[in-house]
Amino acid sequence: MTDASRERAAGRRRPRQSDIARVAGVSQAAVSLILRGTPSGMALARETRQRVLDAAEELGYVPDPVATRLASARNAMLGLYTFSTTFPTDVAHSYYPVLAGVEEEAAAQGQDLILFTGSARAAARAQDPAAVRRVRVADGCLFFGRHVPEEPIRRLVEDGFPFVYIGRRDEPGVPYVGADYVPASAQVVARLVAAGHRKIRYLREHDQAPASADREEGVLKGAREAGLDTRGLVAPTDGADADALLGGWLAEGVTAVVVEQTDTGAALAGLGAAVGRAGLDCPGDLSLAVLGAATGTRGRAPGGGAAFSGFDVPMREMGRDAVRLLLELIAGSPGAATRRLLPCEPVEGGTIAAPRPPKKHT
Amino acid sequence: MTDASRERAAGRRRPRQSDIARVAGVSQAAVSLILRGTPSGMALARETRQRVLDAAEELGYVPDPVATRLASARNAMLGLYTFSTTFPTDVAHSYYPVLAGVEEEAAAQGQDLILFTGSARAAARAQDPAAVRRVRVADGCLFFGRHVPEEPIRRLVEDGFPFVYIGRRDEPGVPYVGADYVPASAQVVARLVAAGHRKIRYLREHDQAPASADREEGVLKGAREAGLDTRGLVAPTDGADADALLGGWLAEGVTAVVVEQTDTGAALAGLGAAVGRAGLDCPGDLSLAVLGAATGTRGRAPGGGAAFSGFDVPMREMGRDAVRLLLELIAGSPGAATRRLLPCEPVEGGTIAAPRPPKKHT
DNA sequence: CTGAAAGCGCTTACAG
DNA sequence: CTGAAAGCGCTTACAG
Repeated sequence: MTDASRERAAGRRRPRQSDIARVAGVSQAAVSLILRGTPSGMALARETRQRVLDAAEELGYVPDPVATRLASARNAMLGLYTFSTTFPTDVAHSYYPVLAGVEEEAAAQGQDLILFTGSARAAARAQDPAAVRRVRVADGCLFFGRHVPEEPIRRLVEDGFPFVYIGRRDEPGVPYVGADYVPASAQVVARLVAAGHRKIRYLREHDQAPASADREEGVLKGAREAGLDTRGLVAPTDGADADALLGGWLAEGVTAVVVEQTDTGAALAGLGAAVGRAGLDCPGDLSLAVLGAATGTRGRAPGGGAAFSGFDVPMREMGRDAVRLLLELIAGSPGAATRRLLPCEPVEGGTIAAPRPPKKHT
Repeated sequence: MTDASRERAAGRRRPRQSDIARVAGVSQAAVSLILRGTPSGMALARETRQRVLDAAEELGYVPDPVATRLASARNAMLGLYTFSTTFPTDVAHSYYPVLAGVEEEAAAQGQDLILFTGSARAAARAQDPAAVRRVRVADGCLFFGRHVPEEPIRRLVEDGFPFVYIGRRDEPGVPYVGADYVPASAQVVARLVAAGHRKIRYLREHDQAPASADREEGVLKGAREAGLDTRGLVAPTDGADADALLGGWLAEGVTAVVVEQTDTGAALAGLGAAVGRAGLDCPGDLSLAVLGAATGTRGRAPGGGAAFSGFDVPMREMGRDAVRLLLELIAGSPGAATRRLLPCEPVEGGTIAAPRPPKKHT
């Protein structure tokens, strides 16, 4: 029976550096040096090195990340904290592609991920600062969600803890990777105008968030650039008043509606249902465009098979890029800008057509 | 200027317990006791307590979670290690519901999650034992995936590290939460027989895994119980030879096909395409049943809107239950069995109908 | 080239 | 009822 196997058989305690040291007959500090592959560790006697490496292997040594972190402040773990519901039953939710992108890039960079759970609940109860505080076990953290408690974050900034938002933020100095909604939204309006629409409405949720503000700004920009009247263009909804809104618009001669897609999906769902109940054909009777469905999880137009026209939010790529930026921040060397906006891919879809000619001409 | 505010102004260093101790004129250990609200802390002199609490408040003290965890030897983190591709682009993949269930229960139990990334890749390269070993940073770990390297796992067992498989395992003594495929599969056959089918085929992938073995066992059991001939019943496929298989079956008078759904989905995809190319109506010309789509991510029959008949795998519930079991293991008190099989919910679907009567009767 | 020591910030027995 | 000490597992100067 070797020393090492005796160690292992002795108990369920995890092997630590001092165990390796005893087995290999060196000091614990030497073990640390050798295992970490530091210059001074590399310089140790070849034979000693090998003895330590062998002992570590035999004991099944794995460094304790908590101890490592306390002593050195690095553990190759990135946090992911979300203020939305983390795993909604609805698979089409935008969280999945983000998580996929984050996981993909983290894996590529040799980082593990700590998923901070119950974030949505924690945010609900008075923005409990302790909830956000625990992200500090990781080297850095990614934040995601439309609504973010400000105070705990401010604290993180103060302490110089590295973090990145997924999604644009207004707070100055806060690093983020977001989607470039303004030009993408303006371009959607331009497409409708190009198809012949002049009477357009933009349906958004009451809910305030940078993503919503940017989309609205883009829609207004597009409308102004096309010389459209922007009065009454923007209509906030909670989704429940869609029938009334739609009825009013049809009476006014509105031929196209642009809707924002959020994580609740309330506006789009409400409008879709209203269009269905009104017995309207889309895009025959009404053109529809959606601002920001997640790639690969696009919805379908009411009553039909057509995918919505509009643009995609590059969720997956945002996740990937956020990981890259976070690692730069952790390393202390942000290469490019620390506030980035990624372009949104236009989606052709099948819900935009030329407006029906006025009845008198028929 | 108070002592505390001087401290705060001094630098950006986070205040720690010793700072509070100095300001309040007590020992650092006393600060710990009082701040944690332990019984002995509560017993301290009222006035002393208040001084400490005030100092902590004024300094803006926030406990360092890393140090806390090092000192208390528990980190309230559960690992999740998967041997499948973690986040396939195909959202319908079975990983998502599992992760959702795990996250849900972990949050409910106040545990965070460590996602070990790049697992699929690590498994590919010679079952690198170091890859699996790093799960020990967590208090315990969940494993998921059809194919699992045995050696690293054996090591975990030896060391008494708490872990749970999501999915049934053959290795004795290994705790798992799986799906009860045998009775569910037998019942699918029974339903086909009840609908009038006598000539049935079971299409499975070549790939070996407990889940596949169990489904086949169930299908054979169901067939025997119905008095069907089991010769030629089971047909392994890689998905590419589906046309030939299907053609042969039709010539033989087969009226129903049962397919297994795996994480690759090769068998089902192959058959679906073949049915489409043959111009068959489902279930008019051929009844179809699928063994094990994940809840909420059911596929659709070829060329139609009907959901597949068969059963659902309770992925989400498996994830939840695995977390519960793991926590019991960590606490050292497994309440119920450590090897559990959860029932699969039958799915009515729309791809089973009575077989078409033989032509001569038409 | 190698080993002994101090320290990261906290918790937890254990003496007074 | 209170305080001084040891220790969690590691890293990092700093002496030999």
